[in-house]
Amino acid sequence: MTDAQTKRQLRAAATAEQLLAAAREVFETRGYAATTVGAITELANTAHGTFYLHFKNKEDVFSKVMVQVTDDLYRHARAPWAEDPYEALEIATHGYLEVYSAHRGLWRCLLEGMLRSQALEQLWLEVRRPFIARIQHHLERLQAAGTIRDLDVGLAAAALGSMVEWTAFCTVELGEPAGRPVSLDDLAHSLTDLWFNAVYGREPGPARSSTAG
Amino acid sequence: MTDAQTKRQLRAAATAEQLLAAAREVFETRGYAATTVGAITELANTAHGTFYLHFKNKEDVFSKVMVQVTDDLYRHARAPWAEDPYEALEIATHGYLEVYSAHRGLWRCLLEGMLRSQALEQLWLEVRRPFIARIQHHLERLQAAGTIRDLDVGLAAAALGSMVEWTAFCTVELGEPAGRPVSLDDLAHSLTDLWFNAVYGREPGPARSSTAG
Amino acid sequence: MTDAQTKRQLRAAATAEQLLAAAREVFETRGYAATTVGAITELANTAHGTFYLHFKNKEDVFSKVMVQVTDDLYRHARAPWAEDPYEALEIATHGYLEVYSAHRGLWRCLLEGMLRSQALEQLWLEVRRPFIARIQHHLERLQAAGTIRDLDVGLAAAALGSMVEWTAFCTVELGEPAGRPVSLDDLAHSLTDLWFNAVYGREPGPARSSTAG
Amino acid sequence: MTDAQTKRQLRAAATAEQLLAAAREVFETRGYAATTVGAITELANTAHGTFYLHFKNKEDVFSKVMVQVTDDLYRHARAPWAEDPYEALEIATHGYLEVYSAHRGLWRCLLEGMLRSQALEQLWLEVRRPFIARIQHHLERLQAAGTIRDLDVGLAAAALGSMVEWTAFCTVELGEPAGRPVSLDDLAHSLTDLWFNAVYGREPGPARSSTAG
DNA sequence: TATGAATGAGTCTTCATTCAT
DNA sequence: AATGAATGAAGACTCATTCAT
Repeated sequence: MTDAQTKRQLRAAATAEQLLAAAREVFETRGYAATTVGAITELANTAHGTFYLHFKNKEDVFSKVMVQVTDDLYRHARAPWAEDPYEALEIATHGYLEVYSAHRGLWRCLLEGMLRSQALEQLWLEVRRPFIARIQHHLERLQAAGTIRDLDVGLAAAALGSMVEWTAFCTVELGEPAGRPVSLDDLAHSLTDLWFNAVYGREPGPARSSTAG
Repeated sequence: MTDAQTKRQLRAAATAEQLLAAAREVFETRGYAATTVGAITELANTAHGTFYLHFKNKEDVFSKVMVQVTDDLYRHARAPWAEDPYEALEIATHGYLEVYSAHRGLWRCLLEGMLRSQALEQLWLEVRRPFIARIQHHLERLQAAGTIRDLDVGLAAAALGSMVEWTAFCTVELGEPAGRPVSLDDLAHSLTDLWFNAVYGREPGPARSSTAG
Repeated sequence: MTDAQTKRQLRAAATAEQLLAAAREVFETRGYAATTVGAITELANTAHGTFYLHFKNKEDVFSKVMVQVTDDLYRHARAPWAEDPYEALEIATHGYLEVYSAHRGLWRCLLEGMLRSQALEQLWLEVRRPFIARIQHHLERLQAAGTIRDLDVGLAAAALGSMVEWTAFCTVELGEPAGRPVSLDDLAHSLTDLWFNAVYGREPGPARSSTAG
Repeated sequence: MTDAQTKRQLRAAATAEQLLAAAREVFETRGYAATTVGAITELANTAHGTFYLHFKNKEDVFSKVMVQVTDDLYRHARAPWAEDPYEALEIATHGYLEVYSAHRGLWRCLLEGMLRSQALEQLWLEVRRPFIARIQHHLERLQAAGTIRDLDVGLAAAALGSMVEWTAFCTVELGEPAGRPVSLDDLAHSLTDLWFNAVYGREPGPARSSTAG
């Protein structure tokens, strides 16, 4: 009986997995609004009603897909231990861009979904915050070590994270800059370069002077 | 007769304006998907059918609202002529953030709409491109003058524009960083600081070396 | 003043004529249901409201177009005085088919309109009846003269009229018989031939016998 | 499980049938344009959405009704094997008229629908063609046997078919000839008589001569 | 657990018609 | 007589969700 139960549970879990994978594909292809439960169950080869056995509704599957993929993203954006901090940063950025690129189609869907639902927005922010926090911690450590100039690490982390995030979106999902194919390598390089200089700046301390312009 | 025509045309234009304003408000409040033509006409105090006299459909009004507001945005993000380039940049950034803040609610809607419609996405990109192009031209001039180090101005412009854009979005629309009220001044200052250093870098010429970290 | 009135009336009549012609063209091209008052006024180069100054509604213009064109049809379907009754019949049939062909597109519209409105149906029947009646009178005369066999002239007239009418419709409007271009001459010839034999029959009196098969 | 599926499928089929029957009735009563999906589902006692579970749209049900009823029509218009060809023809004509009469109201709707939709027109023609073809084959056989005179069998078949078809329509649907109740028997008799004489003609071979009139 | 038929609320869009100018 | 902006009724269609089997 336990055996039977286990078997059942396994089969149920498999069905759920199937639905989740199907949902991901449909979301990726059609976007949030255009995705229907019918399309998901069709692709998953299950009955329409089966969906509601495993997920509360569209928002629910979506959130599960979202967590899956953002976890993937932020795991790959982790900077390795490297002698050269520049190199470490570039690797992390590259990793981020690669995952971004791999899930092309899903990010716009993620954005779309998050914009439509308070709950999804909160969920997304909760997944995103550790990513920003990690940057902030890193900056704080550098600052404590005196290697970088004085700056508002909270805002800097938000800004730098946003830079990478939105540049990735515009490049991968929108094809910007238009009329110019951009390699991930080049992009990672440019982003790292800007980030690095932004943080390390011209000199520790207020970087600007009227003679700089 | 010309007089009558003019009068009528004026009244018609007023109705269109009324509808446009109502649309803007509804979009701002409810978002793209949740906005119905009925809600717009109700707020505008017109018959349902009147809407279709002035706009082709929801996408059409939306695009008009979008152009209106993005024009506003990019006009205010224009850097003034100033002795100090840093100061000029900060003023431009501040202007951008102010307009962004003034239209709170509309940007998420803009994004949502753009993600749902190929046409709106194109429109948005077309409005955005000059903004990025302006940054690029600016960087090219600085580069030609030898005041900034060597960098891929196309990618740099895209990245810096994205940084401001997405930071603004996360701050104004999502309330990030959470639990910390951020003033527009602080944000403008931080963004300008990062931007400035990112571009001018540590020193003209190859900015990074492993000893820099 | 009388002069001014007359001028006005003339201009008004011209506008009405313009609208009527436009209506005919739009009906011909789009069919009844797909024809909108807007399309008519646009083609007539008048304001939308002007239409209702001259016609009560769509049904009203339609009935006027209908009368115009059916009058034309039945006028051309009149058999001339000819020595040879066969020849006279063929000329009439040919005339009918020619007008039918000339107004291609309008007949299907006529039918469509008539099927949608009791009033239009009645109108159409009233225009059609004299046509059938003419056939009947003709048959009665022939029968009185003893040149044709005994038959129910009322039903025969209805049937023969229907034959020509519906064959014309299927040929001109539906392109039947498919895959075979039919000349009006051939069609007129065949119809006349059938009609003629149907009426004159094998012999005056009951035409059938089991030995005929 | 197979049993359950079968049961469910049966019930579903019953629902579809119910909707189809309701559609037929509504079409018959109101005509094509005036028929709404709401009216159909109301009569069928189903939810509005259920309709779209079984039919793509109004055109779709309509085509199904059309096929049903025209099949019925042309099946009953089949001439039986009879010694006397005249008798066989009369039986077939009578069968046709009876079915026509039984579905009074539907033919005008059929016509209306067919005139509004290219697809329905094609469908109707495809159902009608075999009917005309059958007549043509019959004439060809008679011609080969030398029992009837020389005539263009293609056009003759089209014309004779049209005669019966349109006479039936005008009688059953329009009440023509007006002011005279016509029995199906009389009508069948007259049509058969005309048809028979039209085909067999005055004499095998060129039937007409100027002296015949 | 799985099925899939049934539900019905929710919107867009068209157009005939009116009426103030 | 002419204009054309405004009206508002009417209907098709989609799809998330339920529930009996």
